Amino acid sequence: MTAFRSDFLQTLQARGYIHQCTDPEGLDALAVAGGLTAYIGFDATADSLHVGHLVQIMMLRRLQQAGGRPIVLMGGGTTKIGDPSGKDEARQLLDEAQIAANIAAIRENFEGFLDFGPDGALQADNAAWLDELRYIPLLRDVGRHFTVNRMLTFDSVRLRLEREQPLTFLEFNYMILQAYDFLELWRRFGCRLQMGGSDQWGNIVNGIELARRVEGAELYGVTTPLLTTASGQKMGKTAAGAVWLSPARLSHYDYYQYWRNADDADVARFLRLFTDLPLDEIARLAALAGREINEAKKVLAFEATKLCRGRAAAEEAAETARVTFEEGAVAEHLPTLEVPRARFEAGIPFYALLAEAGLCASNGEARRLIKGGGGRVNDERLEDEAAPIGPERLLPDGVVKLSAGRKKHALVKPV
RNA sequence: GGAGGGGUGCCCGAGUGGUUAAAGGGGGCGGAUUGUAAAUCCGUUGGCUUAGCCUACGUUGGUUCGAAUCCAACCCCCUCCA
Repeated sequence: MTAFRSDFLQTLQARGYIHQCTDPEGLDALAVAGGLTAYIGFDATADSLHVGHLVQIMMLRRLQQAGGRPIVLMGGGTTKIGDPSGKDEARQLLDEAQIAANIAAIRENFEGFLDFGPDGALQADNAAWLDELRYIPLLRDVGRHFTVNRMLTFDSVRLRLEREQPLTFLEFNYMILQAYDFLELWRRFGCRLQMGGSDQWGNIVNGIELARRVEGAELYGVTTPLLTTASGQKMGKTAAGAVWLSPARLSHYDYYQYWRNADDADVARFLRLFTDLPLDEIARLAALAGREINEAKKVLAFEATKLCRGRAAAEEAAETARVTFEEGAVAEHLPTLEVPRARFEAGIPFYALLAEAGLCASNGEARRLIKGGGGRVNDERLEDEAAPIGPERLLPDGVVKLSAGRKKHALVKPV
């Protein structure tokens, strides 16, 4: 492996961000010279990014820390096409209003990670140039540089064709537009580097080629490895769904708990990728064995939450987890279900309350949970599934604590 | 266009007229153990107003007391031939 000279690439390599890199020596030289501008594109398919996007976001952060300028490219234009990479079917297309709302919401996700101040990170939206492209000029200027023969060899297209899944002409154009993005960002901002997940390699290389042919520009690409957890799950996905960065989608506490519950085997790697802690500190934490490694997990959870949600949120989540798990007490910031007082006073069946509080997906699941001995009220096992929960269960601080198993807790509060 | 095979629960996959909400595995959830980890063992795993009812085996219709299972048409997928 190449020994990099630039802080930026050294850091990326040492912390495990690099999967593939075009012309590492050339890029390293460029990074040493300073003022490197790089971009990563994000689809606007939802109103929040999730932990699966975090490696990319962290790379932009590393770039900024190393003195470079990150560009967050929102795919306001490309989202109207839909990236076929890694998919067997075209995505449902979103309308413009939806996309605009998503972009505005996603912007919030970056606040903790990047500084958008003067001379700081930039945000761009490829709709700015893609929307107004004219077909014939585009074909003549850009289309002539793409042979269909070659386009057919890219994984995003090839895999779909091999499986004889339909690939629409609309989707087939995606790679051209993404390549055009890179060219346009080079023209507008002098952007020299595109980063992305390993599935973006083909799209990135296309952009580099296009810029070389059209402008004679020397551009670079870096991809990250596909991250999975030690248990083989895709990073950022749990059975319950995506781990969202947006607090509107996932509470601070749940975000913290996602990291807190990391596999032992993942802790060191996650600390390197998702926190700013220095490597020697991480090495120290990673050396903790047995139950000691819980300390490292707390640090991971705290640091990761701090970046995404802010210090206050991280402290609150850490305290909530500490009181809940280490003291076994009632922590005030647990997710709370508010119930109208009149209804509460009449008593609500235990199973129904578990479901309403979001601890179980349905009444049936709640009943099974209780039958299996996993339902608790105020930390005491309650095996009567229909037991009415009412005022007599209230704790001194005016709430009832419900638990589903040992890890899921919620409060019920009459209002 | 012709010949054959197939579409089953979150996923894979058995099931060819009734005791099938559907074997088995994976995954999920819970319990035991533990360190809020992993591994292991046990239980559980469609919904609901739960001794009952509703929905479910590609779609629609039919045969039958009764169908995931039989018939017809349609849609989609796979293999071979043209």
